[in-house]
Amino acid sequence: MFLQFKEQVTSILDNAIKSAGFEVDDIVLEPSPHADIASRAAFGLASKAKQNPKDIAEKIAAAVTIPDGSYVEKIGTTGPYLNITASRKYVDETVVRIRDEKTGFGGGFCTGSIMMEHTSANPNGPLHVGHIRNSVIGDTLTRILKHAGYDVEAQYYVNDMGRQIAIVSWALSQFEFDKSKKSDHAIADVYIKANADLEEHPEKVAEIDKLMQLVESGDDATINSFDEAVSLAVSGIRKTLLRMNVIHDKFVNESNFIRNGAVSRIVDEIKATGRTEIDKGALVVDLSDYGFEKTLVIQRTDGTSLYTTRDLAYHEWKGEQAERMIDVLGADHKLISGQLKATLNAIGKPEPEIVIFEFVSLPEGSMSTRRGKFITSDDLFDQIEEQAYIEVEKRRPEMTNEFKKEVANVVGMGAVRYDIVKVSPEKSTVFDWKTALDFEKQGAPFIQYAHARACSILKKAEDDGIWDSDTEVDPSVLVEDTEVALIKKMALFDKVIDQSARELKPHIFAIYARELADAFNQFYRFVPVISAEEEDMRTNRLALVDCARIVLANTLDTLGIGAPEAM
RNA sequence: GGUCCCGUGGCUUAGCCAGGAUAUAGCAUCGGGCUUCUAACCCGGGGGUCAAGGGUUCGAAUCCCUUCGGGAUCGCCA
Repeated sequence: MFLQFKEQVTSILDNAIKSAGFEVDDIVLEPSPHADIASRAAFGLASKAKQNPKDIAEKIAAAVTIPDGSYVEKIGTTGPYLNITASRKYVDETVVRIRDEKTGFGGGFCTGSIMMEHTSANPNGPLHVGHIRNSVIGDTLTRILKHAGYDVEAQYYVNDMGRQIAIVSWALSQFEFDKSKKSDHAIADVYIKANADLEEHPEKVAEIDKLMQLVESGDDATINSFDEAVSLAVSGIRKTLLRMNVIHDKFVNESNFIRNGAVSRIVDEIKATGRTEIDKGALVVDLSDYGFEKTLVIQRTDGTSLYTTRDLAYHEWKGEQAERMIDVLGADHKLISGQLKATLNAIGKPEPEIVIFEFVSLPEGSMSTRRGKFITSDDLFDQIEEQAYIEVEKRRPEMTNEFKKEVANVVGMGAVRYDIVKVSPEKSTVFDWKTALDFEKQGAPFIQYAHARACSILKKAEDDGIWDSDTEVDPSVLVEDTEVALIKKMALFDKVIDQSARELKPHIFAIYARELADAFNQFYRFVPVISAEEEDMRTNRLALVDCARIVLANTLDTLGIGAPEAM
């Protein structure tokens, strides 16, 4: 809705600038606390026209012609700023469209296909609290892009043949696997033991090297033992992801690209560019013209491939299937992903767009699966749900145990996701239990509570026989400040989807979610709905509550957070 | 040592890419509000040299340089 408003503003201002005798440049529309949208076009025009920006703004405002039926009410000035106010029609139509379009409101304006890759943690243990930053960012982005209209396929790239997996496979033959534990946790146990053992007895490393050569040459027994190790870890990881409501359409195994010959084909393609040479027995690529001083190794001395080599083949394959590729990766992948892009570019293949997030560390240092220094996501989820249960117990002691458990689950998982997604990915963070388990006031529960309130009002109205969602309404009677503010906030939905999809920044959307809930809560406190004096007013306010319910549910769904009807 | 990211009230954080109107919120703190649709809420107060220094500009949290602090990374791990 806001996108259409913005388009109209652009066209009106373009015309006004022209008829005021200036040359149209960038009209620089920006949000403003003083208007529905503001332009500081006058600043830019001032230097060119050698006039005072304030005079320019006034001349432009005087030249404004607003067509009938516009979403624009008026364009005024405050000093050099052009302040644009939306019309009543804009407000009314927002209500009508939300009721018509429901979950489709504010979306579907983009087209194209995207391959999204996220999480892709090594199957050598459970997801820890750092990995899920990747999952939450990736899954939220997927949801945002889908809402914008893109056809998105989310993939988990499974490293089923790296050195770590060779160690896991070897570990399973050396140490006892605890079947009573969740499989990914039990895998981590033997993996940690194996690493300690290898450190103590370096001569055993040769056994790992041997396994890697066997798997790459296609030895069935070795491949099967790798598969077994990987599937134990992956099945546990999938349970964790499911619990967070993170959805992958496909799990793609790295080994596919060895077995179908794609890796050796791409190595040949790279060789054909004349960029490769043998350096100390390894095959390396020269990417100095892309700004990389050091060469990139794509084949070990023993002829086996590396992660990067397989990743090149994977990206070549993805690039054939979709118009865009997006990878969500940790900060440790900055350099390697740049080299990957350069290499793909050098052989004339499409490159992925990379979303980097900074690390989550522990107070005592960075996390490491190998050394057993990590906090598992499963532990975090268990504890937060326990904490959430206590909160529900406090507030709704009269409800059934089943209700409390359900709410604790939806509130707990929502809190985890929201806490992660609300922070811009370039901030590195330190995990600590105290803040992780603290239900921050304006976090997920705040947004979920707003939704539950809306549902509760509608339910009561339905029970009282005063509300039917098919009722025709006339939103023009909704004139209270908090009502208009709420409607205008809902109208921004498309703009926020558009911006976060364009910039690949899910935190922008998370912040909007909080503001939307805030606008609803203020309306709720200030304006009576069911107890409104006139019937007409009551009906229209109920319609507004219904709109808020729809947009809040939409917003929560886009964040991958449950929208409880009661809590 | 080179490269990249971050540094905003006691704590967490938006804004920075596309420089402009009193720097955004939350937590904590102080005060007010439930006989009225769920108070996981609402209203108000106090609290900021936007790490430091320099530069560009009519104008810098935002752009450039230097320094300091934290994180990441620098070929046969991923």
